[in-house]
Amino acid sequence: MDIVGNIQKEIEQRLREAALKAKEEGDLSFEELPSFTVEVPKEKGHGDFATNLGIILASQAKKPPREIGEIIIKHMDTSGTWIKDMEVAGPGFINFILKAGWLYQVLEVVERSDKKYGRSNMGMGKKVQVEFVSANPTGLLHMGNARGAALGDTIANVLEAAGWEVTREFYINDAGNQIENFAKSLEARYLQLLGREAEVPEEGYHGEDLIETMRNFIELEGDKYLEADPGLRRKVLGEYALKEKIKSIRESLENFGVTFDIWFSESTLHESGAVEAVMEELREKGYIYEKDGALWFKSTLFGDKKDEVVVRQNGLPTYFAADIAYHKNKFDRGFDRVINIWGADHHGHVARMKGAIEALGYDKDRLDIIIMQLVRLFKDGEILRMSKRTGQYITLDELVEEVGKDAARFFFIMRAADSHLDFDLDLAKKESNENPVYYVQYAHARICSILRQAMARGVERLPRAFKTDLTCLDSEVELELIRKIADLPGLVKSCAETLEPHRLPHYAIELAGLFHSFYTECRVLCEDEDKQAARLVLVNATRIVLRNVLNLLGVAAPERM
RNA sequence: GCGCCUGUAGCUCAGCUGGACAGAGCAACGGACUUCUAAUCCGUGGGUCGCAGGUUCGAAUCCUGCCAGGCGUACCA
Repeated sequence: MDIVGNIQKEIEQRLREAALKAKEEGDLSFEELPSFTVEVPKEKGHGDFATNLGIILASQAKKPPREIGEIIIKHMDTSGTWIKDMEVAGPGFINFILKAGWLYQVLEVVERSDKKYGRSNMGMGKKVQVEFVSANPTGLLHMGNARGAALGDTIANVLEAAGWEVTREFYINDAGNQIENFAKSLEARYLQLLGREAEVPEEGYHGEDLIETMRNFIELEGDKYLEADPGLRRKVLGEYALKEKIKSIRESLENFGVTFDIWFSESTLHESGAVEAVMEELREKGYIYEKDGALWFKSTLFGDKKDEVVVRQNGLPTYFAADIAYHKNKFDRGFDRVINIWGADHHGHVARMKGAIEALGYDKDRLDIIIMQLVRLFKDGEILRMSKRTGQYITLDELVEEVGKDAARFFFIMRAADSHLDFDLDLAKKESNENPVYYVQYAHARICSILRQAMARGVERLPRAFKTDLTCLDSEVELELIRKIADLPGLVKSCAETLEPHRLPHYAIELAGLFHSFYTECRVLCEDEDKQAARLVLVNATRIVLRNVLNLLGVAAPERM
C-alpha cells in the first residue's frame, strides 16, 4: 500500500474535476486538459504536494498562471481528502498542505505490512529472467564481475519486490575459441609442472590460478596424460578445469550473497542442435547470406552499423550465433521479459542482439539490455589495468575479504550503471569504518538496542500503532522521519520501472540520517508513557523500513554492532 | 573517422524522467558523551553544473555544435 501514491492520484483526480467544473462555469477555457504533474516539492516551504497545472494551462487558457491557480482552487472539492489548505505560489504552482494526520496512518501500514512494506504487485506475477555476470569460466571473478553481480542481484530483488516472478541466470561460455585457448594454457601449465618445456600461448590465459588448477589435477590424475594424444589431453584438462572454475565462481558469488537459479551451459546449445536450428530459421526468413565463405546475419536491416558473421569460414558458429539460440531459448521457456546486464565492452553487441530477436519474430522490447560502465581500479594512486588474459586483476574474493560483502555491494549499487566508477582500493580499505553502509547498519542496530532496552525496562510487547495516540509525534524530525518512511513503496516501484536501483542506498542513507537526528533530539524511553509508546511505534517502523531496504540490497541488517 | 557512455564542490558521486534559491558523503575547520550504542549529532567554509548556442513561462536535465576522458568499431567473447 502506497499512501503517497494514493494521495497523489487523489489530488490529480480532484484537480481534473476542478478544471472541468471551471470550464463548465465559464471561468476557464481549454480544449483538452493537458497532462500535468502532482509531485512532492523539494522545498519544505512549498507544501506536501504541488501541481504545475496552472502553468501548463496558461497558454491554452490565455490567462496568467497564478490567476488560473486561483480559479482552480476556487473550484476544488476537497471534501473527504487530507487536503487542509491550498495556495498559489511562485510562477503559478498550486501547493497543497495536508492535515497533520495523514502521516500517522503510514506507521500503521508499515507495522501491518512488516516484511511486505515496499512491495507491490506491479509486475502482476509475470515471468522475468535476469541474466548477469555470465563471466568466462576461464578465470576468477574480477571487479567488473563484482559490479555486475551486485547490480544484477539487486535488480532481481527489486523486480521481485515489485511483483515479478524472477529467475536469476548465469550463462556459461563453455564453448568456442576461448575454451581452446584455455585448454592450451592448461596444457602448458600441466607440462611445465611435470618438468617439460612449454609456454602459455600469447592469446592464452596467464593467470597463476591455472597453475594451481593443474597442480590439483596432477594430484588426482598424476602424469598419465603426459604422453597422451594432445587433442585428448586438452579435452580432459579443459573439462576438469572448467568444472573446478565454475565451482569456484559459484562459491565466490554465494559468498558475495548472490545465488543463481539456473546455470546455463552454452555448449548444450551446440550439442542439442539449437544453434544450427536457429540459423536455419533465420536463413529461411531471409536474414542470412554467404560472403567470403562465411555466413552473415543482416543486422543492418535492424539498425546495426554492419552485418555480423554467424558461421565462420571454418564452419564453426560464432559466439553471436550461440547467443541468438540462447535468447530464443529464453523466450521458448516462457519468460515474458528478459533482462541482460552487460559490461560496456559489449555495447556494440546490443543492436544486433535486438535485431536477431526481432528477426525471429519476437517483440524486441521484451529484451532489456543494461549496459554497465566498466570499473577502473586505483591502487597506490595508479590505474590498475584489469585483464583476464594477463592475469592481473583484483578478484571478487579479495574484494570481499578486504572490504567486506556489505560495503562492497552497497558501494557498487550506490552508483548508477552509467557511471564509470573509479574504485580506489586503498581508500575503500582505509575508510571501511566510515563507509556509508555502516552508517545505515548502525541506525538499525541502534533501534534494535532501544527495543531491547524497552523490554528490559518492562515493556512486554511493542505498542500497536492503531491503539496508540501518535499525534504527539509532532516535532520536525519526527514528521520528517515518517515522511521518509512513507516514500519507500513509490521508490521501489520506480526503481523496478527504470531498472535503476542506485536510489535505494541513497534512500537508506537519508532515512538513517533522519533517524540519527531523531535519536539525538528525542528520547524514546522516558517518563511520559504516551510519548514513549508513540516513539516506540515510530522507531519500530523505521527498523522495518531499514531492514527491508537492506534486504533488497543484499546487505545485512545487524541487531548489534 | 563513426557509434555508445560520461563531464556537477578539493575527491567520489546523487539530482526522483523539464519545475520554484544546485545536494550528500569523504576531506578541512569549530562545537556536543553523568541520560535508550559518539560507527552518532550540531555548525562553518567550498560550485560559470566542460564550453557555446537553441527550444521553453522555466534547463544540470531536452536539441545542435565544439572540447576532454572511457569503451566499442574481429570470421574474439
